[in-house]
Amino acid sequence: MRSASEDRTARATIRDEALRLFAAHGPDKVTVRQIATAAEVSPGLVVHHFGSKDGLRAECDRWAVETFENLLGELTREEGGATWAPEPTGSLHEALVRHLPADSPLPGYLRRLLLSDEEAGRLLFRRLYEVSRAALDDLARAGRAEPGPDPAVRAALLLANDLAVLLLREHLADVLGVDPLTREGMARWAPEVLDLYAVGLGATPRAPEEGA
Amino acid sequence: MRSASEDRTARATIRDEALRLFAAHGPDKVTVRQIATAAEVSPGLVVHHFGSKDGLRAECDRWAVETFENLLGELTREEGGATWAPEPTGSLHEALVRHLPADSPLPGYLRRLLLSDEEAGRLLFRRLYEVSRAALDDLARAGRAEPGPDPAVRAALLLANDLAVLLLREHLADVLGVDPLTREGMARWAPEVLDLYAVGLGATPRAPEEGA
DNA sequence: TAACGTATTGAACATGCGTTCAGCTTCGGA
DNA sequence: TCCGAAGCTGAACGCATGTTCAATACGTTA
Repeated sequence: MRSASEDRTARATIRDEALRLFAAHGPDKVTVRQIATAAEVSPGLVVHHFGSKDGLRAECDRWAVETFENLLGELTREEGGATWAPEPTGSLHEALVRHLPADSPLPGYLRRLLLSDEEAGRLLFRRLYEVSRAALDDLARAGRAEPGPDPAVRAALLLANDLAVLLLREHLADVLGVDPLTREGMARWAPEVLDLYAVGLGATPRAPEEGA
Repeated sequence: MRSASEDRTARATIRDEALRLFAAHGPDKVTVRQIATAAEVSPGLVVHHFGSKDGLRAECDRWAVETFENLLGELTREEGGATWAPEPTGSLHEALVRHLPADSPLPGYLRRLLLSDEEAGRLLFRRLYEVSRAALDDLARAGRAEPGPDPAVRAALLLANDLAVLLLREHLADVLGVDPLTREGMARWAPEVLDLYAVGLGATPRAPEEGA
């Protein structure tokens, strides 16, 4: 028996491949046999390790949420004592780009979770909303933003705007010619968000001096 | 044989029910038998009228895109000669709320189209992006907005922000307690967007005088 | 070494799916 | 009035899927 610390057991391989396939195509479109083939095992072994396809999906959900929470924790620690501000200092999608390898299945999996009608997706969104509200509060206390007359909606708006990049990633990459969830794409996306959040649409303070 | 103008043929009923079910649960989760039951016909009739389930889905796609294009045309006509400005004067989701009955399956269907990896979804997004770019150009010409150093990204950003409401509708309704795709929800959402686009996050010019 | 539990396989099974088809009904036009 | 096409049904078919299961290989433990 391979020890649990050595993370290349067949079980771990199955989960990783499932994660990748689920994120890319959605659990409904992916068959147990596809996962088994990708992990180079038999279909029977998949269900032996995870009870059922749904059990495997639940395990992937768990992994995704846990990994994401760890990332959130890292960010909070980076920022010092205060709660981490995802908006607009560091957006969520910026955090994903910076702390994850380029081929990580996590963004895609979180996207799928948010779009599914699973309970886990609802919980994830509520969690993100709480973070967004807390961040807006912090920003307001620091005098860097106004909470506005309706802080609940403002926090939701900021969150939705941020998540839009994650949800529309492929479409945006399509029309812009660059994937916004890469360093290169973020270099074009982030300044525009900063401008918008700083002064709205009316004026642009930063002169376009340096190209690329 | 009932005439084609009388739009309550079994064929039309099937398409309407399919539209509703597809929008709500996605075509993969909906079976031909469910559609047949909802339309009070036999499963055989569904495939008799549309060739196959996929043919029915394609017909729904066609209907949705066509209906949406008509709506876009209406809006352009409303605004006078110039191209319609979906941002920020009238957002897309605002247009949907105003011109569609509350129980219309169109918003949900468009959402599903945008999130599917069908070609129709990509075409729809490209179309929306073109509209967004044209609108930003118009706004810039009218001196009501700056195109910024990177107009392509700015237009994409505005579009993504707008679509976020459509994509996250249920989550937002969940945390805010009000569906943003209703008149009531829009009454809370729209002012916040206006503020953001007018002056950014820094200050709020409009005093919160009147309640409700 | 013997016993045992775990990892693993490949074939088989049950089910739900989209689809087919033969036959019945309905109804407009010759 | 009769015919033929279209609307429509219910049962059946074929297939892919998730799942089960008996059997085998292997490493650990007594």
